[in-house]
Amino acid sequence: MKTCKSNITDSVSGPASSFGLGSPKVENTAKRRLAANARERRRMQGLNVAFDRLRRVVPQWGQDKKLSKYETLQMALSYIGALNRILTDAEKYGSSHTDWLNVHVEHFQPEDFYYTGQENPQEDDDYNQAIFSYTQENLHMFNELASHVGS
DNA sequence: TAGGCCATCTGGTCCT
DNA sequence: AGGACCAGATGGCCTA
Repeated sequence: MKTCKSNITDSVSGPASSFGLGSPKVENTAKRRLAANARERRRMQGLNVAFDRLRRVVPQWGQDKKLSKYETLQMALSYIGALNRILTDAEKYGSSHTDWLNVHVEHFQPEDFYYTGQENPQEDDDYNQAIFSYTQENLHMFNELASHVGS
């Protein structure tokens, strides 16, 4: 994607460019700015690597389009909540009993899965619906996943 | 073409 | 002092 890459090589605005180069102090300031820019790029790249890892772990619901960062976080939150619920119910039904899993597979509903973390879920309704427009039609994927967990 | 998403730059703040 | 982290601003790419 990125196109601001022309800047990478690197132009520094502010004191250095405004007042011209020459004085050691100005040069030092410019140098530190460039170093800070590079560090920030590396930091953000690290963050993006982490997001990519998370995307690979979180259900994609058959989406060919890559989840945005915000969607990835929301999905991770939902996914953790759903897995947590399965584990909780597993304890309830007893670990040697496999019916607990069937209960989930048969009665699992999108509204059980989707969790926004909002104190007031209404606030995020529009976005929830947007997300669910594809999560609902691919709900069976989660059930398949659940069946693997239980096998 | 507008809107969403993203990478990058930048200055501020906090911490070591 | 210098690094890490953060949020705002900016501008490019992509899609509906």
